[in-house]
Amino acid sequence: MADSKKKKASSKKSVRSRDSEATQTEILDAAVEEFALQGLNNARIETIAANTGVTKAMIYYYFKSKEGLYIAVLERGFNSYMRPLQELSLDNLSPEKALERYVRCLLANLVKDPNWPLIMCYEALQNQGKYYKQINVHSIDEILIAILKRGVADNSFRSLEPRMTANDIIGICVFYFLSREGLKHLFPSKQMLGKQMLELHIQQSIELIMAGVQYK
Amino acid sequence: MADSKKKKASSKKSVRSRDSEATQTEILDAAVEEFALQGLNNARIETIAANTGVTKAMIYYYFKSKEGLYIAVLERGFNSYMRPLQELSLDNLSPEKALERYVRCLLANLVKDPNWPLIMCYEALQNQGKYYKQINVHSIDEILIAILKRGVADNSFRSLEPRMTANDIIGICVFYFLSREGLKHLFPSKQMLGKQMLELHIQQSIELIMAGVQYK
DNA sequence: ATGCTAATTAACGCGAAGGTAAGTTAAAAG
DNA sequence: CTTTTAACTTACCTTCGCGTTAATTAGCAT
Repeated sequence: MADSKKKKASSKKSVRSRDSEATQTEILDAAVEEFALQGLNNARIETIAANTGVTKAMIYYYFKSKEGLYIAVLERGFNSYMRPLQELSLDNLSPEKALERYVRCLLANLVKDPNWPLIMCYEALQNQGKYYKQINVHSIDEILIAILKRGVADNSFRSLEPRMTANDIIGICVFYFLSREGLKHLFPSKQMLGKQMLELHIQQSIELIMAGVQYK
Repeated sequence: MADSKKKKASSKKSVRSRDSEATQTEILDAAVEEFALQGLNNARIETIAANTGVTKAMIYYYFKSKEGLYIAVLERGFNSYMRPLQELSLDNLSPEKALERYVRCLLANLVKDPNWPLIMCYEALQNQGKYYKQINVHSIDEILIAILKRGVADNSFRSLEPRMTANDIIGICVFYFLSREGLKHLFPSKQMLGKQMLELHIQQSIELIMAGVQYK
């Protein structure tokens, strides 16, 4: 159904206009924005089209349907989001070090793509994660849970429930991006996605999390 | 515009059907559900109507427009949500005690009305909080920030940034409800809004937060 | 240059959802 | 028992937004 990218390995040159690959990427980029702000149902493909300079029919030409486009967005996002986390080698680190590296990597991903958590949030709420399930294996937090379990087992961490705490930790990292509009009034004249605020968020999150999992 | 509840102090008896007050409440209740799941734009007033046994036109009769209904929902929700927090008297408690009581109260509110954070989240993301601003003063977290400031000042808490940490703390409490669909696969055969899971969430949140703000 | 096919557009059909208007019923007051 | 008015219903209008179809343009191979 969504098989429109397996052709064309020929034209290496930048052809400008009439470039299938570039057009698709452009559409995907605009779609991420729109889906992140609006969610699947409320996203308007005409808005996406308008934000690309490409006509609406092109989107259907390449992605078949709104659903198809959405799934393509999920697939691309998921890959760029999960890969760095999966590629961390944390097994020979202490639980503290492993946790900190994991969280830093998670935060780096969020900073790189602040729209992803919004999409995930909508996906869970409005679609009960059905598209998410469609595209792939399982969740972001297995690795994190494993770290927490190890830390509890060897007494590096206080006695906590690993699954719930993993969710809480992700919540700390993610909630900033969900509440970024509301945060403005607490930090007037700051840019929520600007470097300064993002670094404050990272630093404060790490401190809260690292203190939170350990004994007092 | 939305002034249809200041009349009728006469009929104390239950009149069943043809009861303006009851109908409005019924509509509001269904609206909360729908807005929480779908957000303002994607909410369907026909769905709300269907979930009440009341016709669509009644909603317009009482609330004038979809927007009017939405604002009514925000107003009612905000009151039942903020009041308990504002009525806490925390000034003569230690920062630790004050923080714990605040968080417990916040969590109790969330448990009582798990839809509220979803509505707030949509409101911030999709409407940039414009309706929220319309109805009222300011945010939930002023009190919390004050507690944190006090704790830092008297060295009960580690050196943390109060505003950001306040947001993180709220994030811990709230994120559970935002991710409740996704959490199911971590806790199969549990009811995310059931007593057992909610208590686990409360307990784990408190532990994480209290440990998180203090020195190791 | 001349087809051939991929990329792109313009125009429209159609259903769904917001909103309205005009009529109907029930309850309360005299 | 009649009048009045609030509560409620039915039927409709309109717009918006998804998806389609048929026609057009541009590159590419021979």
